[in-house]
Amino acid sequence: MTVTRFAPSPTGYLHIGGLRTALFSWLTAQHDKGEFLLRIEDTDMARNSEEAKEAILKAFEWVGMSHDGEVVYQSKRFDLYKKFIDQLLAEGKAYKCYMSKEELTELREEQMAKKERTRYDGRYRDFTGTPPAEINPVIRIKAPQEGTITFVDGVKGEMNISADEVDDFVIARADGAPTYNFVVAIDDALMGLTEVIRGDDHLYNTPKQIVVYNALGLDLPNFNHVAMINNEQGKKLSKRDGATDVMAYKEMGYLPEALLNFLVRLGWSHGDQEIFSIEEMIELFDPKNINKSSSNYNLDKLLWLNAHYIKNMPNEKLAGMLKEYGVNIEGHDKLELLLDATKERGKTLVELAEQINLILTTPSEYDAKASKKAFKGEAKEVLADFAAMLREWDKTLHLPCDYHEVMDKLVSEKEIGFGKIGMPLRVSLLGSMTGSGLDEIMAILGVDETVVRIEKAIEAIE
RNA sequence: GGCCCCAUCGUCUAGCGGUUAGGAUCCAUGGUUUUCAUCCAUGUUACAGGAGUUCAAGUCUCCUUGGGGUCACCA
Repeated sequence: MTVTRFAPSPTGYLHIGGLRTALFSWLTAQHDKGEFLLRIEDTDMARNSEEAKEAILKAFEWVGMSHDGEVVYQSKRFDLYKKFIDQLLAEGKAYKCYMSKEELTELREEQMAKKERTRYDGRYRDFTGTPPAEINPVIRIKAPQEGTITFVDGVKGEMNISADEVDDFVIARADGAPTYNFVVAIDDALMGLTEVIRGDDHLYNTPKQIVVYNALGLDLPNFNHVAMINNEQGKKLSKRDGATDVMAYKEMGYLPEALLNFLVRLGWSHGDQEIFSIEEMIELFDPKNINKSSSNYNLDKLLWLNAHYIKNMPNEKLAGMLKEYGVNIEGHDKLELLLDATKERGKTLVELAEQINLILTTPSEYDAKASKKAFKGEAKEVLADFAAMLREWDKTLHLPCDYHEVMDKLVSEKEIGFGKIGMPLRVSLLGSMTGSGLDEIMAILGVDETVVRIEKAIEAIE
C-alpha cells in the first residue's frame, strides 16, 4: 500500500510551497487508495510554536486535504529515538563527540579560510582516551568515509553523492534531544512510508538519512524531490510574492479548489489540461509526471481559475461561503438571481461580495464622472416617466424580462435610444456606470426599491 | 567557494530524433452585450549561447552562461 506524508515543522504558517508538496503527497496517496499521514516535526523545542501548529492544521482543513490516522508528534517520541541512539552507540555505529561549540566554529573558520568544504573532521570517531570534563557530548553517527551514496529519486533520477559530502553528523544534541535527519529517517520507516515527497531543499538530507536507514537496517522508501517555487523573477519566494500563509488566500477570496488546481499545475501536468476537479487530480496524478525544473509563481492564472470556479459553483454553496466575506444572503428570496447576476463579475469572493453589496445597498452618492455623463439632458424626465411606468405595471413585474419589457415600451413610446434610459437608470440604481444587467438588478430590488432609487436620483439631478 | 539540480512564448506548460514547435494565462484587436464583466474569434511573443553525434536535434553528448538548492547541537 502506498503511504505518503506531510511533515511540517511548526515554526511558522503553511505557505504555498508547503501546500504544494502536501498536495502532491496527498494526491499520490489518494490515487493509490493508500494513506496520507501527517507528522509534526517539533524536535527543536526552542523554535516550536503552538500557534503555528494550529495554523497548519487549519490550513489543511480549509483546503480539504484530510490525513489518515492520528497526527504524529515527534516531541512525544523521544523515548523511541533514545532507544535507537543507545542501540547505535552499543553497536559502535555512533559515538560521543566532546568537541565544544567553540572548537567547532574554529574548525569551520579554518576550513573556510582554506576554501574547503566545512565538515566535521571525525576527531572523536575512534576516540578511546579520557573525555574532557565539563563537556556534554553530542552523539554523532558514523557515516561512510569513502564511496558513493546512491539512490534513485523519482523526480530527478539516479543520484550519486560522494561519501565525503556527508560527515559524521550529530544525531543527538548535548541535551540528548535527537536531531532532524535522525528522527525523520526513523519515523518515515516506522510509519511505513513508501513514497517520500518533499521539497528539493531536502535533497542533501537524503544521503544523511540513508546513513541512518542503513545503520538501523531499515528499508528505504522511494524519494521524490520536487523543485522549488520561485517568484516571478525566478528568485526565492518571499512573503511579498506569495510565500504568505495559505490562509491569506482565503482572506483574499480564493476558493480552495482554485488554489489546489493552480498548485497542481505548478510543476505537474497532464497534457494540455488546465482545469482539474479534485476527483480528476486524484485520478490523473502520478508523481512520475512531476517536472524537474523549478517554476515561477504568478498570480494571473490563479485569478483566472478562481473566476472559473466561482462561475461554476452552485449558488447555494456560494452563498454559504460569502458569509465570511460580510455578505449574508442565505434565505434571500432572490438569491439565485442575485448570484447569477453577479458571479461573472467577481474574480474573487471579495470582489463578488462587493458586487452584491453594490446592488443591495442604495447608493449614497453617484460617481462624479458617471453622473455627469448619465444625468444630462432629458435624463430626469425619462427617469420620471420610467418610474411612473413601473408603478403602473407594478403587480405584473417579477422576472428580469418583465422589467425589460417596460424598458422596451418606454424606448419605443418616447422614440429614444436604449442608452437614454439605460445610462441614467444604471447610475440611479448603482451609483456608477458599470455593473450587472439592469433587468436583473431591478428584478432583485423589486419595484418599490427601484423607484426609491430612481426618485433619489431625480432629486440629486437638481 | 565545493557539491548537486535545472533551462521551450512575460508566466504555467505540451513535446520524449523528422511538428507550420501545441495549449493555457497575460496583453492587443474585433464580435456579442443598453454599461462593465462573461462569452466567442483573431493576433504578437519561445526552444539561453557554442561545439559535437546524426541523413535529420527543442529532443542525445560536452562546454559556456544563467538560475536554484545545499554545506548546523534548524527543520
